[in-house]
Amino acid sequence: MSPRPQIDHIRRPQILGAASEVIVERGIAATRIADIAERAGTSGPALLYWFDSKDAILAEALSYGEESFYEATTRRLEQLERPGERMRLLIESSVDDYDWTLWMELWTRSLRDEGAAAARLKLDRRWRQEIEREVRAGQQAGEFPTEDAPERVAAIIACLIDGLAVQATLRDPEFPPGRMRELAIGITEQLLGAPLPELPEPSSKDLETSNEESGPLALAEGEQNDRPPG
Amino acid sequence: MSPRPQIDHIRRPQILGAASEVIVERGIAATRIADIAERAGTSGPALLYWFDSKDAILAEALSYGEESFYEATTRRLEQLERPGERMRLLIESSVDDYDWTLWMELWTRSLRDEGAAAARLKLDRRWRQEIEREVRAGQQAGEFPTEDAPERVAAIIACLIDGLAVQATLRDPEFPPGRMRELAIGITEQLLGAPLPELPEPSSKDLETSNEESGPLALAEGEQNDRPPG
DNA sequence: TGGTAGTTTGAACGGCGGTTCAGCTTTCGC
DNA sequence: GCGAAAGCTGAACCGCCGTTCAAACTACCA
Repeated sequence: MSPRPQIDHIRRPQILGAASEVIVERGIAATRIADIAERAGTSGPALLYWFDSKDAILAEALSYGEESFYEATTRRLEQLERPGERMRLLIESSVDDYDWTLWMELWTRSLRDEGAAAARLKLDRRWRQEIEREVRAGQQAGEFPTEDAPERVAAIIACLIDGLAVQATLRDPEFPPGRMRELAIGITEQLLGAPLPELPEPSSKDLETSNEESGPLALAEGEQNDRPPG
Repeated sequence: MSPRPQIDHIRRPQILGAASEVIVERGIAATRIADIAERAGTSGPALLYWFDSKDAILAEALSYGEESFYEATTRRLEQLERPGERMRLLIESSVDDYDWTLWMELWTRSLRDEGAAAARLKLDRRWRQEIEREVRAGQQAGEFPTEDAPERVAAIIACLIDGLAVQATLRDPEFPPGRMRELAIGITEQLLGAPLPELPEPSSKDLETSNEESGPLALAEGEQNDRPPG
């Protein structure tokens, strides 16, 4: 039908990736179409060929990074069995491997933008349920002595991490790197009533795929992916 | 010296108040000089007579609201004796009487603006130390059984409140009004090892002054304060 | 080779909004 | 009153940036 293979499944993620990078650097308010275009290696109007407007790009870019992070974490989660380990992975990945800048921009935009609010709600709820599931599993397996409602424990942990992340992201000197992790793990253990086991070293098999997911915002630069799949 | 009494101590707070109101409504990114001017009852260039630039207004406005809130809370704090009561007041006022919108805007701006970052740091630290002081006092008075470091407990409480506030401010259906309060109080009691006593009814004397502080962002509208103090 | 649809570009448009400026009004000291 | 400084205003200026548009380019197919 089309004399040339369509490449929207290539271009659109490229643009969204470039956009989320620029947003992290400049902030959503200061992000210009020209910035995204430069980062993506094209120019202004090309972006508007793929998206209806600048606003549309920003809206999608905001949750694009979160999705990648969620998928990467979920994949690592599958390799762990015990609720304690899985819980530690959830906490440590959000502390160590995640750039909260984009998330904070999403918060602020959600104050007035319904679309952003809906996206945030969905992402946040999914994350909280991930935690809740582990709490429940740990309780049923007898690993976590707490008798608190899993839903309550999950809410507290999730909110605490959010709050800690703000301080850490804003470089509060009272929250140097490592303190966030220590506090998050510490409180979680206190809430659950049991220590969280250290994570096993990632196997070499895991490292093989790690270059395609080195951080949620990592993107192929330039044109290296820019050809039809055939 | 001056043929007419200078009124900068009147005008500047008026403008800053108007600015913070507009910021709450429209967000810092969408706030225009004309909006602030309209709210303050003047017009564009008048603002630039009192401030160097739009950016200068926004910068000051961001912490203006926080300062008012802090002062109001400090005043109420003086009327309470027991650390448990004082702690409850700290938590409840930040949950019930505070509009976190401005604070979230300050976070986002602090990501790239050094001035905002410094202001935020100062305000946040002051707040955390307020909590820490009560924790310590309660421990020494034997009211709080916990043996955790006050500084640690304070950090956790402050961060948790931040995180809860985000959910509540963004109208997360899982955090309806009241749940944030219940969780914040609950966790604090859990951390301290003792229940926080209910606050006594505010005396009628307190209510007398309440119209000048009905919320941290409340401002005299129109010109009612617009005359020299003499 | 020429046609076609997909994709990109340079240039130009147009509105929004911060800032400037030249005067006007107001208030007060003399 | 009168002059001077403080405070304010309307109008104009001007740069920035999102968007549009017509034309070019590219890859594929007949």
